[in-house]
Amino acid sequence: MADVADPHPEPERATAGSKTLDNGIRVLKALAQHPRGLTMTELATAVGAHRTVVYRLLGTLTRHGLVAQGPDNRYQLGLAIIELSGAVRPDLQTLAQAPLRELADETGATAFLSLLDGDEVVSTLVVEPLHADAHVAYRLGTRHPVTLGSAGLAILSARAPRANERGEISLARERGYSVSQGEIQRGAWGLAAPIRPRSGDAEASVGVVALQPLDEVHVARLVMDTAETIGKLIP
Amino acid sequence: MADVADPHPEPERATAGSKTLDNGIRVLKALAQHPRGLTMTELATAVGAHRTVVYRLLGTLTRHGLVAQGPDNRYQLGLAIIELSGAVRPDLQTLAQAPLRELADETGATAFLSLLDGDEVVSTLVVEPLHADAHVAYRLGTRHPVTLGSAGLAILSARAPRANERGEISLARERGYSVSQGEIQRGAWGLAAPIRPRSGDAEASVGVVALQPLDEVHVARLVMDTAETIGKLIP
DNA sequence: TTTGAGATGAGCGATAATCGCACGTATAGT
DNA sequence: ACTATACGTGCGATTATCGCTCATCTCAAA
Repeated sequence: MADVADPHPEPERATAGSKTLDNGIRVLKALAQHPRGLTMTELATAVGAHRTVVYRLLGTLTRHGLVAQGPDNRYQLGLAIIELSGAVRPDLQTLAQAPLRELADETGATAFLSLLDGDEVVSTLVVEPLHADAHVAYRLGTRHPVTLGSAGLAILSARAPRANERGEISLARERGYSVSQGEIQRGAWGLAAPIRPRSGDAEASVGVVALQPLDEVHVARLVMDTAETIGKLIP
Repeated sequence: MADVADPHPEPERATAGSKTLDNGIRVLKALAQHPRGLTMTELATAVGAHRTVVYRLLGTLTRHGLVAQGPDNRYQLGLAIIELSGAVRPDLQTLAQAPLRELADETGATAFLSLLDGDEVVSTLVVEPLHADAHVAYRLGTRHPVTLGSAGLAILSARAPRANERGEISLARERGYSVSQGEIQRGAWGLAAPIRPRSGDAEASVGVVALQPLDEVHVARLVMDTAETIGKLIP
């Protein structure tokens, strides 16, 4: 099994690091990559620890509900994860949901809210359009580099101009939205606009993805309106 | 430590437990209860560990993106949590979203999907109605005992009848839905129906919550239809 | 049914990771 | 400016963890 590409590269100074906790988290991340569940030995090889270690970790994780074993005795992520996720930026989750749904339905495309995390962009909220024949399956929590995809470009366009930035960023800064095609997913078309809260910088963006290019002018207007709506809701 | 001659094999086992991992998880859960963030010393007292211990744990958690510190240096849950939550029953998350949204809009009430976890019920998916003056703020990942609230009663009503079960359960089994009032939240009214997948038992339910009782016959029909729709989507 | 291969759960000693104290520094409040 | 509170980091003693081992269990094939 390929290892998880860790988005948070550890500095060479391994000063503050807890090995046991690290192992436990790697168990969780390994399970996250295999939604159908993993068996004990598969897990052990996946995280590179001996079975007995994983066994004890699973005991603690299970007791906290972060891991549960399905009917086939395979281990999978437990519902306590959802409990935790409900506490991640609850303001955004509640405030942005309704505008995103309207955006998704009006454009007929999958709408999403992306947040900056280090030098990567994470899709924090994804809403698929209700009545659409084929929509893009955009998984919650997807990560890409900021420099790729309309969502990241939109966030970068909200910053002060930099010398060697991509031309798309300058263009997005002028127009107020960014467009990308095939950068994240083959053949996918995306359009996004940065969210500007009343104070500070949210380092966030709203956007839509579709399987084929949409009416850029029309969609851009809707996306920017949604971004403005959400921005006004955020302090 | 003094228990030597144990006449009965102890019912509860403190078998496999990892203290460090346990501390780390308790940090996460403490942060989940304080969405506005916690400072280092607050965290230390919250989990009952010394600051230096929490410090090292936070290092590992931050490196994995599970914890991030806001602009005021307070620690809060990070976006990697959302990454993990996207892998918890992804099938349910994608399949049930659209039906729940229709249910929420048609009834004007908050719609939710609840899953059984041990002897508790967890709200796994919550959708608030788009155009509603006042809706119930139902937090994702909320837990209650199965025996309380319409969602839990609905799940119990899908099981085989038991001798001393609450009358509401028998009633729900006859009617196909359950109603409760004020059991979870003061003054809140809830109606739920069990989800019956094509095979096995999902141990799940769909429901709505409102601040005041709604038209029971009408809403019950909509909720049961939604439960059936979702049930057909699940293998 | 018997047999056997593979996976699982648990006991236990050596070792390495963790704990908790101490000290030096940064920040806020008066 | 000065005090008080909170923060970040070394370091030794101790403890929790690691990884070996063996007994038990599941399931498939003979």
